[in-house]
Amino acid sequence: MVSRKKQITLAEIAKQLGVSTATVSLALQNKPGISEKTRLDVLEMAKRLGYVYNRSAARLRMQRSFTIGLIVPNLLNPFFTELTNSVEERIEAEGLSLLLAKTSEDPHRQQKAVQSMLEYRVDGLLICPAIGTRAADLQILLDARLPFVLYTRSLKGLPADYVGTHNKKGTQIATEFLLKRGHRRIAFIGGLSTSLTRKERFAGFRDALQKAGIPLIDTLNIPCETSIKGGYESIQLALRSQPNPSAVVCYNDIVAFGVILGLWASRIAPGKEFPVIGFDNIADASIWSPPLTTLSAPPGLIGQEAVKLLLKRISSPDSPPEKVILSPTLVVRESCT
Amino acid sequence: MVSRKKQITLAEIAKQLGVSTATVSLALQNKPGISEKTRLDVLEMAKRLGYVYNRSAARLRMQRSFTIGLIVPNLLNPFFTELTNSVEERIEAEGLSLLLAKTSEDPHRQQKAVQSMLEYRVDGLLICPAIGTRAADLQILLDARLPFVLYTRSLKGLPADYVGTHNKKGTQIATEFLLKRGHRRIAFIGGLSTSLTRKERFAGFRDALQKAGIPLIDTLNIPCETSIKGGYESIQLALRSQPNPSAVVCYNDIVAFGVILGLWASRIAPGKEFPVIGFDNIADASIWSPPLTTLSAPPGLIGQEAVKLLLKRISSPDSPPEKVILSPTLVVRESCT
DNA sequence: ACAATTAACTAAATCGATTAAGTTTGACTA
DNA sequence: TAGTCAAACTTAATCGATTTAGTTAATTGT
Repeated sequence: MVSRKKQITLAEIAKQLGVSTATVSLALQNKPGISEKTRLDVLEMAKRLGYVYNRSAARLRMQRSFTIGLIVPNLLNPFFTELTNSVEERIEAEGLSLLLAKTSEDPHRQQKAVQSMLEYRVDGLLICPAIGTRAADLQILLDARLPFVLYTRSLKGLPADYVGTHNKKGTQIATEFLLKRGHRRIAFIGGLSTSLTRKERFAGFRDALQKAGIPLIDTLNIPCETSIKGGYESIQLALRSQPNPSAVVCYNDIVAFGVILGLWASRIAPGKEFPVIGFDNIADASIWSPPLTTLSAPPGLIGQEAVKLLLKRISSPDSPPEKVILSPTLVVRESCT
Repeated sequence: MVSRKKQITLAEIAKQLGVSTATVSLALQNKPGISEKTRLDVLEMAKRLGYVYNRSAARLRMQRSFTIGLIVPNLLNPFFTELTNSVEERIEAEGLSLLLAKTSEDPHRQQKAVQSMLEYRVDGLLICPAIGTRAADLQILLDARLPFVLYTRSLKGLPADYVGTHNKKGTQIATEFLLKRGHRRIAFIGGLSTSLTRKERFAGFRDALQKAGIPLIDTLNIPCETSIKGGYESIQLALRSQPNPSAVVCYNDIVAFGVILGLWASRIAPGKEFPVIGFDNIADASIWSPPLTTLSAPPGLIGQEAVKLLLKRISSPDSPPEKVILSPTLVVRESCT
C-alpha cells in the first residue's frame, strides 16, 4: 500500500482557519448565516489545500445520493444509446449523476442490476424491462419505495409510471400512407415474433389493411432480428417471394436501414422505385441515404419524458401511476417519395 | 414529505437477533469468526426484514467506492458506445459499478465531469480527452492521485497510462493492399482536419503512396465530419473530381458506411466495382452491405484493455506509466474483393 | 441605558457499515 | 486442576459532511 496523502476534509479546513466544521460546511454550501469574509476565507483555503467534496459522506448523512440509475437492455442498439445520451444530458442538467447498467436482455442480470441500484440508494431509476421480465421481478422496487419509471416496454400488473410509444397507431399511419399511394402488396419486416412491441406494431399494419379491405399476405410478414443484417436478408427474401412487395413498413429504423441496403444491392432504388418506412426516428434516419421516412417517436424524447416523469415521481412519491404514451408522427423523407 | 418506512440497518438486524452489529456485518460478509448457525440466522433475518446494504456507508468507512468512472466524448458514435458496452461488461464482471459521463467534446463539461468523478471517489477513471484538452486540464487527476487511463486519444505531456491504436500503421497496410491490386487513384476520406487521429491515419496513407512512388492527389484528400452523411457527400464530391478515384481508404467505419451508401446511390457497386476500406471494425462492419473491409482495432477490445490497465494501475499506483498500442489488422470482407 | 433582536458562529449528534482490539466461553492439554 | 488456546462474539472508534439547537456578541429600538 502506498503512503496516501492525507485526505483533506472539512475538518482540516476548519482547523487551518480556526473555525468549526459547521461554518466551513455552511460556507461551501452558500447557506446563510456566514459572513462574506469568512465565506471567502473558506473558499480560498479549500482551494489552497486542494479540498475535494466527499459525496459518500454527504450522501450518508443526507440520505440522498443525487444519482439516477438507468438500466438498458442493450448498449449496441442506437435506440438505447440515443436514449442514454439524452437521459445523461437531462440528468447532468439537474446536477445529478448517472449510474448505468445493462441487462443484455437477461432477467437474471437485471435482478443484479436492480439490487445494485438499491444498494447505491439511487434517488430514482429508469428501467426498460428485459425480455422475459415478470411484474413480480420488479415488485422489489415498489417494496423498497424506490421511485422508478418504466420506459419503452410496459409490464402489465405492475402499477408504475411508464413512458412509451403508441405503436399500433404508428404503423397504422404508415400503412395508410402507402395504401393511399396505391400500394397493395406491402411487406411488414422485422422484430422478433416474441416481442410485444412487434405485436403492437404489426397490429397497426394489419388493421390498416383490414380497414382498406386489402387481404393480408402471410409471406410478406417477415419477423427477423432487429439489425441491419436482419433487414437486409428479409427484403431479399421478400423480393423473391410471390407475390412480391412494392413497399415495406419496417419494425424499426435499424431494420429499415438493412432493407435499404438490401434494395441497393438488388439494384432497386429505395424511395424512388420502392418506398421504405421505418419506426422511431433515430438520429441516423435523417442522414441515411436516402433519408428515411419514419414514424417519429425519437428515443431522445422518450428519455427526456422519462426523466421528467421520474423527477415528478421523486417529488411526489404517492401520487397514482402515470402513463405517457407518445403518438408517433410520420416524417416523410426521400425513402418514400 | 412522506412518512418514510424506517430504514433497515445492520443495527436493526442485530437488535432483532440480540447480537452486535459487528456480528451481523461479519456474517453478511462471510468473514471468519462467526458460527454457521449465527450466519444463517443473520441471513434469514436480513431477508425477512428486507435489508438492503448501504454502499454509501460502507464506502465512507472503507475509503473505496467500488465504482469506476468512464468519460466518453460522445454517446451517439458507435465507436464509443461499443467501447462503453465492453467496459460495462468488464466492470460488472469485477463486481464494480460504472459511473458514466459524456463531454460532448467540450473541455469545460469535461472539467465538471472529472470533478464529479473525484467527488464520487471513483476507484479509477477511464477517459478519452475531449478535443481541445490540454495536459494541464487533467493534471488534477495526477494531483489527486486518482488512478486513470487515457484511451483512444493520448495527451502529450501527461505521464499517464494509455490504450490506443497504431493509426499510421493501419492506413499504411490498407493503402498498400489497394496499391498491390493496381489502384493508383486512391482517395482518403473523412475525419476533421483538426483531429490528431486523422493526421496519424492520413500519414500512413501518404507514406504508403510515397513508398510506392505514387503522387499524392490533393483533391482526393477529403476531410469531413465523422458521420454517414459526411462519407456520403464526400464520395460524391470525389467521384465528380478529376482525376476521380478508383478506391477509397476511409478515416473510420462510419465514414466508410456513408461512402458505401453514396456509391450505391451513384449506381456503383461498392466492393465489386469500387473497393472501400474502413477503420476500427465496429460491430456493424461485418453485417453491412457489402460487409466492410476494415482495419480491426475494435472499440470493445480497446475498452477491455483499458479496464485491464486501469485495474493494474489501481493495484500498483506508483509503477511507471504504460502504453498499450494495438496494431490493427486488415480484415478483408466483400467491400474490397 | 437596558431589553430585544439579529448576525455569526459552534457543539455535538447523526447517517450506517467496518474493523481493530478486546472479552467470554468452552474444549483440550499436561 | 490450572493453564492454553481457539472460536465466537462485543465494544467502540472510525469514515466526513450535515444540521439542529444552541451561544456569543453586536446592533437596534425606545
